[in-house]
Amino acid sequence: MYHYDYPHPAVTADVVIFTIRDGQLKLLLIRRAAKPYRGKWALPGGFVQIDEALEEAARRELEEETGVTGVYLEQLYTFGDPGRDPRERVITVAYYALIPSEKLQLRAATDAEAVGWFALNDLPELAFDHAKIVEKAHQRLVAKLDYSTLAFAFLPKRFTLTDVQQVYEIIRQEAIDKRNFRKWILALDQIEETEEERRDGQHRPARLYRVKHPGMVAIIK
Amino acid sequence: MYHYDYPHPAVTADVVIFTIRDGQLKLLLIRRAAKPYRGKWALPGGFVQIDEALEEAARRELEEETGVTGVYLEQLYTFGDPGRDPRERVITVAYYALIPSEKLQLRAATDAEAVGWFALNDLPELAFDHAKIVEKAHQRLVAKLDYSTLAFAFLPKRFTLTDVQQVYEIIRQEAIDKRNFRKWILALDQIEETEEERRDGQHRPARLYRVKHPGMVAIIK
DNA sequence: TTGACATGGTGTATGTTTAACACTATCGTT
DNA sequence: AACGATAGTGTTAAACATACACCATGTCAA
Repeated sequence: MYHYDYPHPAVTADVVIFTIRDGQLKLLLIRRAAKPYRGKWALPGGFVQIDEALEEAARRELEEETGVTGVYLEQLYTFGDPGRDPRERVITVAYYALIPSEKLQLRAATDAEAVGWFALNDLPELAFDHAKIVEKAHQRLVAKLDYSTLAFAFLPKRFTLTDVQQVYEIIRQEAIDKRNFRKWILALDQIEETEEERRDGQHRPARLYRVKHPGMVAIIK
Repeated sequence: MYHYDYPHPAVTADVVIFTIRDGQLKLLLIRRAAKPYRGKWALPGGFVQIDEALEEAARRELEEETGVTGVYLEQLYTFGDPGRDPRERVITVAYYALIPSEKLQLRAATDAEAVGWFALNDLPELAFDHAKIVEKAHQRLVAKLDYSTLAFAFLPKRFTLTDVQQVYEIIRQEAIDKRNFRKWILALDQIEETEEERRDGQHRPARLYRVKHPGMVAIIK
């Protein structure tokens, strides 16, 4: 039992986990087994431990649900309206993470919870104010695509220029001219050719590229 | 006395209050009268009440220290490293506010605390991790100047084009070409001429402008 | 009254960036 | 050897950004 002279809110870390799969931007949701909003889908998240940094808590949740480590994770926004959780005052520090599709192999859910990837334009009804959180994460992602090298966080170590272009097209939801895109992405000076190429299907093999500074997200022009 | 089954952190809202004064970007600090970091300067802030929204808490702190209402206020980031406050685990949701210099008339400090405006490049040593918070707020302000109409939040209802230019120059810390600036700022289509002009000093009077959508911060190109 | 001072206000020319657009290359398969 | 499929490449025009200098209009003092 812990006691305080004045009331304290609970603080949780929730994570919007994005990946690109089947040509769509998707995010991870968990079906709630417990009391409020039982049966509804919600963002992965949990209480911040009393001696745990906020980002640490977010990474812990991320790893518990996906098994992945070392991916891009950024604080998004803090949601704390009174009444957003019917049990007690809960303030949630929301994060968003970007996972390259290669790393995906959903860990077997611990508590027999249902876990699933949902396309952004086909989300189920969400628990709490999680729809608001998802919307904000999506806005941030789209905005940051324009002025940073965030997109590379969705790609494996080696990738083709077409792979990169598809990431941009899927997130922006619009077609991009191939020649202009290649000129632009190479001019950023953030990726470089490798000696390898990828051959698949009955067509000319594609040159593979790698990012020059893996793990870094640079701010561009 | 309030009881919980597991430990809860305290949550505060701190505000970085910016204004432009004497040709400098300045922010408001309070000299701590109480125990940890006594005598050091700190950001205005305080505990989020249990039934109070986060932004509400930030506005309350802002008004308590400056007396101003209705100014630009935006959530900045949440800082929650364990140990950032020696007393207990304190998570702070930081906001930043922009105040037009006209509105300034520092309210007489309630607890005989010392309150003061400091230029960003001449800050005293700060309590807690407030230097980190200030740095992040400054970065956000500089960045947002480029892609939003934030700058108008520093200006009074009526202002000259030179006034606007000075806001940009002071925040960016660089001179801007007058003709190019005027073409650019007018092309944004966010301000309009009034019939009034301002006469001061022995020179041609300047035309006064107003923002078309007061209180709105637009995202630009 | 006129000249000096101080800030307000304006346009053009050049370089840079972005946008539109279509064909050849290379591989695998039949 | 021809076909299907994706890889890869350059030029032109339009829009935008940058550099740059002088006249306008008020006040004040001689």
